[in-house]
Amino acid sequence: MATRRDRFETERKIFIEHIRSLGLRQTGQRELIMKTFLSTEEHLTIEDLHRLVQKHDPTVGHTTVYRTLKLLTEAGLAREVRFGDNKTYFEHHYNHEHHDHMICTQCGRVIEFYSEAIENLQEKMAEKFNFRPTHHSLRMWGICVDCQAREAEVHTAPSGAQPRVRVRSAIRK
Amino acid sequence: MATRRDRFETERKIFIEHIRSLGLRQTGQRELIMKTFLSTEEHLTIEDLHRLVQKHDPTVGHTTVYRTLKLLTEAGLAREVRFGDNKTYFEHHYNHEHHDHMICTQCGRVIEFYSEAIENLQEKMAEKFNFRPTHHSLRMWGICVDCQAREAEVHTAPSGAQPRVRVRSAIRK
DNA sequence: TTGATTGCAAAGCATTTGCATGCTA
DNA sequence: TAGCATGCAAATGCTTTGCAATCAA
Repeated sequence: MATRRDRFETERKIFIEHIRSLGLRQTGQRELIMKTFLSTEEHLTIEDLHRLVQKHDPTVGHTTVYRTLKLLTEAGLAREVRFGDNKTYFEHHYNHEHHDHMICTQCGRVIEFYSEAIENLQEKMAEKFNFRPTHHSLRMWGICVDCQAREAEVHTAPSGAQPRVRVRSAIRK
Repeated sequence: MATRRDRFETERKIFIEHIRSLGLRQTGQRELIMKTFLSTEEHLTIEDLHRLVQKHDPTVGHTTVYRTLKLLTEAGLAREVRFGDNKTYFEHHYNHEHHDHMICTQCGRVIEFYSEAIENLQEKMAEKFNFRPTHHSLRMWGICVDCQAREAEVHTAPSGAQPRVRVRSAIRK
């Protein structure tokens, strides 16, 4: 059974191999940024990751984070996602099955989902237009369960309503 | 039967009503920008629209185009779309049924499509997570028919291959 | 006349690039 | 030692804002 540690080592090897294959160099900054990225499960912006990285080494600049995230993406370990707030988020990509997103416009929570049936219909649709798809993106915006509950609470008890959940990642304006 | 002119008049009235309801004013610039936008069927960027508007009145600034497009969007006549090239495109929204997009990454052609079945499955998916969706966006990137043909031509007759179609709107880098 | 509108210039943001310095291999 | 990597500052590209002059109602 693959442990968290196994997966990390596998992804680390892929990253190093990617760097080597391009004739580039392993550096402390790249190692730190990769490690930090791989040890999260959130949807992170560059700014988020930069902040996390700086906790371990305040001298790392944002430029390097940008450049390293590009390498991680090329290596197939990261994937760019956009949720409509003009920020680029990054999520894990290696061995993560393809999925789509529901985004709560109230609290920013991101729900990942996958539907074989939708995928199939998309393929069919593409065929209909003789379109050869390479990738796609399906996003739904709306209100998540908890925010619906919160809304209801506000209506019945305006003063004491408290958020019930800690959201995975908020969309910041 | 509704003519093109009828539709224009209807949309014009909606725009004017929207402006009035906010206590704002009708101006020559707003009229011109609205007219120009309504008389296209393309996916336009602000820059595109600004260029078109300036053909009739070179003194109109881009700021006014931004502000007027915002009003048109609020009024329900325009809708923002993004195709992944970091530009905001605008398309007609009033009385245009909801649709999704296939984007050719070769020539930039945009194909609009609609699938009742996909919409239904999305609703079902949302229900499963108790998510209350307000809107969504489905985009597929890939190669369109004509670019597939062009590819084939290049392989068999490298020198004389010519684009066969005029694309609706190219994605500019 | 009042206050919204306009266009310019400048500011904001996220992201990228130029470059001198530092560091890996 | 060669030349890639880094971080800063500056540049970029799109969009928004401040402001004085202009114009609709």
